[in-house]
Amino acid sequence: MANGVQSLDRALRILEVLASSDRGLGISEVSRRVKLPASTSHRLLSTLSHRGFVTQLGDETYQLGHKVVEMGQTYLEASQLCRTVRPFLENVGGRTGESAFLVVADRGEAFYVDKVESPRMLRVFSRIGHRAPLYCTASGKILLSGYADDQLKRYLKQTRLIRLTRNTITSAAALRAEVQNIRHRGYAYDLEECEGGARCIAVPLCGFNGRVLAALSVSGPSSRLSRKKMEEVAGFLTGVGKQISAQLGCSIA
Amino acid sequence: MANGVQSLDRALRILEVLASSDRGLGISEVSRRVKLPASTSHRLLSTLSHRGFVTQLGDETYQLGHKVVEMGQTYLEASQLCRTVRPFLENVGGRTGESAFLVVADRGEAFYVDKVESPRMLRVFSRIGHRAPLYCTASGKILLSGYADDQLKRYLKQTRLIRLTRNTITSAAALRAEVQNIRHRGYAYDLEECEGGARCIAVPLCGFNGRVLAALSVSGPSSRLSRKKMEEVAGFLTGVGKQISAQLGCSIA
DNA sequence: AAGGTGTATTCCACGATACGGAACGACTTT
DNA sequence: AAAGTCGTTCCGTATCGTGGAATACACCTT
Repeated sequence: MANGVQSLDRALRILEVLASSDRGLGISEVSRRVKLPASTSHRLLSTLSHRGFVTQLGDETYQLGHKVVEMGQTYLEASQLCRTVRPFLENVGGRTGESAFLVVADRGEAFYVDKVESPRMLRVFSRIGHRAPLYCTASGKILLSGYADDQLKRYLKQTRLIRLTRNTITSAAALRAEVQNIRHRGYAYDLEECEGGARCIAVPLCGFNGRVLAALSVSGPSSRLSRKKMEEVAGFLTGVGKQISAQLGCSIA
Repeated sequence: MANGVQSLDRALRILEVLASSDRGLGISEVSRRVKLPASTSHRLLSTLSHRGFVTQLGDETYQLGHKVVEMGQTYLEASQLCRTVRPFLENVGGRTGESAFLVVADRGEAFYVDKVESPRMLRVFSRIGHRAPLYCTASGKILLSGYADDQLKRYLKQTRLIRLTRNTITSAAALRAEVQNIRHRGYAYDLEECEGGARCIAVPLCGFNGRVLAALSVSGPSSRLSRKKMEEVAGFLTGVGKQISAQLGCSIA
């Protein structure tokens, strides 16, 4: 069996289906989506609900249970990276007045692990747990710059560089050049490459031996982030990034 | 089988074990804790990691995967309650300058669903996904006040009222009286009943037909929350609670 | 270098266990 | 009243998960 234990794999698919729907689903709806007989779904769902991963609302619908929230949050709390970065994140948010994010690479995407939101009315919003492409975000490009050459090559081969705004980098050659550039500059910009009107600055966070573990980024509207302001933030972030890296056991740089 | 599908139940137990440890665990350690042969744990773990619920670090240890964070966050975002309450929560946090929480009852405990943290250095901190007893928190007592009489009776029978501070209510009779009191007063206090130095005010959020769905609370240090200040906050919160309840479809009150 | 431990992982024959069609009861809809 | 939902329960079958044994690797100690 390719995916290991059948019943477990099916149950996880059910969880994903429940997560993908913004309301609760009935058994038959779940069964339809995961392509299983109702009796099988029912059996799996009742096991899931015994353990609190799923809750059964009165009106015959199943929803994700509180357990998944609990586990997700525990995971974040437990994460060494998150614990270390949190106070810096708050500092960066406070000093810049913009939203700040902690981002890691997961399965070829940028994954938002933690955030501090700007207090301003107009602010960049991103959920924790949100995913975004690597090639068009400042954090993503930082993470790409930590890829080894063959890793980057593989990434470029299996990723379509879709145009999201008129500034999105859509050619592999240009992206390769950008990554080169970022590598010796030490920080990355996103100049409305992902979403119109939003700019972003990111720096790498490195662990021992200098491997890139994550990216720290600041995002805000172009109206507040002029080129000059971005340079300022880049300088500030670079310093913070080095401090964090040192705390994470990085002796280089 | 009491707990339904065996393999799934075992896998969920493995997830819980991984969540309960703040570092990654090796296969043999996992096997020891869930009392399963290593080969079985291995099979389940590899299925879990195929679906991203578990990640395998290089050095032979398994950790919860990003999927659980993603799902947990999706759950919160999707939740109707959370979406409705969020803006009010920010408002309450801003107006009072203290931490504000959205809390629901889950399995006889208070479950923290969302929060806004105080900007002050000294502030009440609680994680999203955190659990606390019902009997000694303002939110918890609000949630108890929404229990039907037989539900409350059952709760009192199966819960030990452990003394956490010198103000903790530890007799069933006193708690029953407190709940009665809260029911017609419409808000609850926690006067250092749970943690020394911390006070709290909570109001109920009701859905259609007036059933208590959740509690909205404000927590801060006793030094800033004088009795007079608490009364003020209680008045303010009561109004906000009614607004939210109306939005949640509550026509009563 | 040999012998010990501790890991993680793969294999396989056995039989427990999960499977899914069918049947049920309680609903709406036609 | 009939035909469609829906969720849930039952049960005989064979599939699928099981766990011990074997393997492989890394690390100690002797």
